Amino acid sequence: MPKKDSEFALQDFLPYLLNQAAEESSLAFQKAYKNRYGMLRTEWRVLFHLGTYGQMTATGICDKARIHKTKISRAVQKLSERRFVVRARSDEDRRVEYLKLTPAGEAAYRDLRTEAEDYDARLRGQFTSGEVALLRMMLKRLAGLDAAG
Amino acid sequence: MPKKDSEFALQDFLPYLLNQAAEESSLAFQKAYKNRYGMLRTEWRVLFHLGTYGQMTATGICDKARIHKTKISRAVQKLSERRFVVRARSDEDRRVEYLKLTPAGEAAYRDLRTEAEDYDARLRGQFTSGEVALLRMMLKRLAGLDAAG
DNA sequence: GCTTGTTAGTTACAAAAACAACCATTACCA
DNA sequence: TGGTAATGGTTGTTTTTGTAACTAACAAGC
Repeated sequence: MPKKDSEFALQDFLPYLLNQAAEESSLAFQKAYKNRYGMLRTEWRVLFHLGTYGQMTATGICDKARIHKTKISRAVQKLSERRFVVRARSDEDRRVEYLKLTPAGEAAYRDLRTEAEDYDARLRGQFTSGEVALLRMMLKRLAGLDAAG
Repeated sequence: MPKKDSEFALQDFLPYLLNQAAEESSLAFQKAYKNRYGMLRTEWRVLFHLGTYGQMTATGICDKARIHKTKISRAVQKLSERRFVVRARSDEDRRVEYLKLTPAGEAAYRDLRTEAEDYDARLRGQFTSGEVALLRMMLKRLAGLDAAG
């Protein structure tokens, strides 16, 4: 009986497939924020968190977006230099800093959000809405975003 | 009529979700090749390509794995230093170099393949086999891996 | 056969990420 | 109330990546 050597299919290995799909879609969408605003991936993520959820702290974004705090710290620095974000120390706890978008930040957010919606619609267009719903459900579970998020 | 400001759901945006799921699953699987063999992501990818497809050239891996050639070049360097991979110049075309696993490389591959199979089975276990099939189909299409691969 | 172009792969340098150590402030608790 | 731990956030250093330029070998046109 031969060793079942060739049964493993790399192109069906979920972590591999997930990465290929993620990279492809990220690279395509990246053009929007990179070319038009010179932003990095972490920067648009911070921008979008503040844009969709309103005022947050850096730690809040860390938890929600699952990004390390040093990356957030530097992204906030950049966004604040560009006057897209303002920081305000809390009075109750002087360690924490509230972040929110400036009008310029809001404008950039709205612009990029339109891009995002268009791009997402294009991706979804390849499938039925039932398939998309299932895909989202599965991705959320794989990401561990079922309950918390 | 108010601006539909809050209709965009970041947590449903496909590139974002794909990245979250990809990162989560990659990080978990990473432990296997990182802790046990001190490998980087590109290195296990090269190892797995050579393990599952047999002898290949660097360019062949680039095309199949969609990784830039500089990354492949460095990964091959590392793997060859560790005696997991041997390189052999082609006689027909002295630019090309055939890569294949050494016995030690094969052993590492088989070991990590087992890990991969177990981990993949664990991921798949959260869903029905029909759901998994659909997920794979969708991810391949999103990755642009429909025809070529 | 000699310019021009292409392909396989490497190297050098700049940008970004990971990791650890670090303040400052607040919480715990004996 | 004073010492220890935990938390929010930043900074510094090392790895890893991205980008461009490079060498070497081949291919094609003329």
